[in-house]
Amino acid sequence: MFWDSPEWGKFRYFTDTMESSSPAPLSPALRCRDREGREKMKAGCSIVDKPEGGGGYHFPEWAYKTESSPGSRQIQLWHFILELLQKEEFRHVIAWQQGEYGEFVIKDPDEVARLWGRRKCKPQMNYDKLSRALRWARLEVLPLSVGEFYQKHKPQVNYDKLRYYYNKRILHKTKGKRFTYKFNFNKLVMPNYPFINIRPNGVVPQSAPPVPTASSRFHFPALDPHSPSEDSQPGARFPPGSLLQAHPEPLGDADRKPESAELEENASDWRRELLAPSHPSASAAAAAGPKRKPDVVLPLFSRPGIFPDHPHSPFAVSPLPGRPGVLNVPISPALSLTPTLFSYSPSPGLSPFAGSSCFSFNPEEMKHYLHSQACSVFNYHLSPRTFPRYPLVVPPLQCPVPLEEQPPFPIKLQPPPAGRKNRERLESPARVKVEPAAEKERDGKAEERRGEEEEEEREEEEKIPVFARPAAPPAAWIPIPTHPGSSGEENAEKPSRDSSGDAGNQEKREDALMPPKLRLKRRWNGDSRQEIPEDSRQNGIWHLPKAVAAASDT
DNA sequence: GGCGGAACCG
DNA sequence: CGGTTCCGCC
Repeated sequence: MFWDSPEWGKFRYFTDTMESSSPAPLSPALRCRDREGREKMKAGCSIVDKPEGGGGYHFPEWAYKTESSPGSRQIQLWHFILELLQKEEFRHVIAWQQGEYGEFVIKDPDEVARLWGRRKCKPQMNYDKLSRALRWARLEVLPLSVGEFYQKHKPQVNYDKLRYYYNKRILHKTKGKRFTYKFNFNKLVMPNYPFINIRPNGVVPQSAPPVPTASSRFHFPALDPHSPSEDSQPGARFPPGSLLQAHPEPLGDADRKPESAELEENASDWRRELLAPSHPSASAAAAAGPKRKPDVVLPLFSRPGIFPDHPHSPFAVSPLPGRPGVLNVPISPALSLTPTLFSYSPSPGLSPFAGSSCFSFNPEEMKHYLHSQACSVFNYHLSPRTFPRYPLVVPPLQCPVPLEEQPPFPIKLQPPPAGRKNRERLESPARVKVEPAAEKERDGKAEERRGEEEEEEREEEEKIPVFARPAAPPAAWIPIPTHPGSSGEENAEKPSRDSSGDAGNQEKREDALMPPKLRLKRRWNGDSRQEIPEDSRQNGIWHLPKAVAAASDT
């Protein structure tokens, strides 16, 4: 079976026996050479040991696309893990864990590592490295420390180091269980599995793949009472159709729940992208050099209410009403945009596709999907790039809490242990490890904090107001082309002259609303516009803790 | 086994 | 950017 690209949302069975008749040869760009110089499949590296076949499995194109694998043109590990999990033949190697939604067990670490190495053309791959990558995918450090790190140690710090301090939390390690991990689906609305049939109960087979069901119903499951990592709150269910109600109001005030300042910042950052007439990354990249390819500059946005039909979208016409100036994602008044309500737990037993050989989903499902998307972007500070292709409308938001009123986050500075390089050349410039002071109070092991229970605590802590009465008209997220060959610019609305002010202001706004990563990177790249926009800071669009700001003066 | 820092890579 | 490689530590 393979995804019927570029028709997004469609796939059809493609069994092993059909492989030989595969009409779609792999792109040369997706090949690599082994040590002997022979060309071999890269993206197409078969996860099945099948030297003769030449094709192996065909992976969906999205797996190698930037917009589906944010920031990468190659498949990401968690994508790969999911793929293995959805294939019956690997059940003996890796499988969903029964009883815990999203949890899976690597039954044969060496084999999984081998498969991964095969896929990535890394013959030296082993479980140690694989697990390192898995650990990578669950980094969990407070983003605020990034700001401090940068401010205080700008000279010594480069982006490569700072990136370690960003949130990911795609995966958890299940403590106490060997080779057991758990997808943090709370943080991850499966961008490439928008039609996952998520069931509240483990009715479906254990290792059923996360692919659409024949009926293609999109279920918002009841919260899993057994999963400690899931938020559980009464009424946090999605009554059928509740999400589909047209709601004239963008968001009901009464329904808003607190979010964290961290989220606020990130949400603002992303809204910046969403609101930007042209993609800020694009301008940043253009200014700082060709760091990003054009196709990386996603998504493209336009004015509210504009939903150019996308030829490759599963929807010939946007399923969203597209009302100008109004939130286009229908939100039930009974719903809030809290993580709680948008946390849904994936079933390890996602219904297998078992029906017709062709599948397409309907607008209603898409609405659910979009809803989740929008909320995930905001609640879990995911990059909108995580949710490609579909028009996404994000509720406008303002920062109700003045910066001065936000409690500075306690941060402790601590010299890092000497790294490999440092150890080699016994010269260690003052490097500093940033670590929340609160950490100190905790048990020595940092890992303790990463447990699921702690995760939940964090979730609680994060609930600081984030959604407020919209201060500005919402922007529409214009879908990006599904087709690799087509260009996003086609659908991009020409950046109309922004009415908000002159170019300087515009620049400041860009800077203010740019995601932290981009900001930092941009500055390290020598961007001249390094001044922190004071007005933006005042607006609380982005900020550093006061303590940090003070520390940076030293 | 599991972890995280650091450097490096494509 | 998403790993990969290496490593020391627990």
